[in-house]
Amino acid sequence: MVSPSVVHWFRLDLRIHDNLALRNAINEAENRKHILRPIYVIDPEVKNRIGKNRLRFLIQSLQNLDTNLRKLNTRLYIIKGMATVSLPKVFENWNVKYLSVQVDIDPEYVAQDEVIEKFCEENDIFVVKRVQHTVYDVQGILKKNNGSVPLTYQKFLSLVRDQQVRECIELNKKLSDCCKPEDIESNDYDIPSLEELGIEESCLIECKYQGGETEALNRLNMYMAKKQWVCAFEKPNTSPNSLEPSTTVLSPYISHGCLSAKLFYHKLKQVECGNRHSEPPVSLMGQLMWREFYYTAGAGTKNFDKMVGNSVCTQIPWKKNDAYLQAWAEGKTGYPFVDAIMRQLRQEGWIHHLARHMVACFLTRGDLWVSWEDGAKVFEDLLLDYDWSLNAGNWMWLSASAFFYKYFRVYSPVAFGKKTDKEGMYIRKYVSELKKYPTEFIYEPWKAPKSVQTAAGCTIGVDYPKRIVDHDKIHKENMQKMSAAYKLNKEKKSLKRPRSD
DNA sequence: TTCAGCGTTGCTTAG
DNA sequence: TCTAAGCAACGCTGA
Repeated sequence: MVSPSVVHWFRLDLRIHDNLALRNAINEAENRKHILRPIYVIDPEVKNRIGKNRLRFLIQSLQNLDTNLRKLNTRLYIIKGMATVSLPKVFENWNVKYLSVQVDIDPEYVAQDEVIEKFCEENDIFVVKRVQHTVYDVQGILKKNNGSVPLTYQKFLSLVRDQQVRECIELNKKLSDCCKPEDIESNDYDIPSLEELGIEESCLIECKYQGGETEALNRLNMYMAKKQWVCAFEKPNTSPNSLEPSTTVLSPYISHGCLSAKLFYHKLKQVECGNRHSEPPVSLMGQLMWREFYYTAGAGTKNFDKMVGNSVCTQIPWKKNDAYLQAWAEGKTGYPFVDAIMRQLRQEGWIHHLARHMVACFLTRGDLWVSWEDGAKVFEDLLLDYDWSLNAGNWMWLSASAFFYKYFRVYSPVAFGKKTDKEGMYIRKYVSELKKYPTEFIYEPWKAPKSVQTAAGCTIGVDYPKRIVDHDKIHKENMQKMSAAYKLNKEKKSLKRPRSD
């Protein structure tokens, strides 16, 4: 008979620190003298679902997690295959008695949970699920709001104002040898390389953001040491087109769970304490609260990542246009600022929040009239910090489908970038075809006379695309379409509402 | 039921 | 270099 095991299933909690579910598993293994097996499930076809950069970040995070687990006298076991297929077999082989896991609201995990929990119930495996990916228990917040979703940020803040946030959990005690399995050195459970997953590392550009908990904590501590900077932080005053990020880039670490949102919260509280500091929504704490806001909305709304069947989302008749979508996704719209942003995203996996505003507005209500769902899929592929709730929530915001309604405020692909980068240095970096263009034409190269284009070595329509739409004209037409969609939406709503007369 | 007040981050022009 | 007004006028919250 195989010795009984305790499993902690890592998903979006790729860390040792402040991991309540992991601590539960360790305690359980120690108390019962069972074998502890921390696992991560990876589908060999994963490269078809997530982009190369994010996959590299994930593999680095797993490697770091394994290193940190070994310091605790255990390791990470990689299970290959679909979780719903491979886990039942593995649990039988290992004689698993106890499973701990973090609660994740991404539908992908919710669907897996249903299958795995049913299997566990039928096989007398005790399952412990812990809410630890957010600062607050979003279900509790929804309950406090009478089961409905808070539709404004201010409303959300009022709901969490008096909520206590539990302290972080420290985990540094080494595991007893009796919890170690015999096959701890087996290569059968090693982390696959990028090559094994079908990605040639040589086709990726130099890694700008190294994945993993160790890097996450270093980055957090580096920024928290800059107390004045933290206290003065105001998001709208940071630049979307600086050559190096003007914000912390902690997001990929939080989305993968390399960094605990609660740890970030407590560190921020420490830095703010006793000092004059900026406030939400613009402060750093405010940024963390935006994440909580979208998680609450995502948890409380059916079909949150879709337009149809989504109660918070205004129905807008977007048009399918693969040519526009592709030009946008590849950074070939002919608008240098938009293209620079999309190329930075593709190369580096991260762009500034306001840059996301610019390109999301451009794809949807601003210029191309393509559905936010299509844009969200491209972001899912390319962003290191992809997060189900935040991605859908922000796309709805920018397309004025939910949370934000002033559709007549449209970002200009020419004017917006100039505010923080007059010379167009950011464009020169990411749209290198235009790097020799005179500043006068860097945001509007189609206006450059032929002689200037020739002198700069880049002819518009040959070396760099002609702009695919005329922003000045089309954004006004789109505003009319938005107005019509809102009007229709309002009529439908008033029909649904029961009338007293 | 109604309505004033308000909302992280628009652009352009005039002064 | 900064501020304010005009553009045309949204929905949510709470009294």
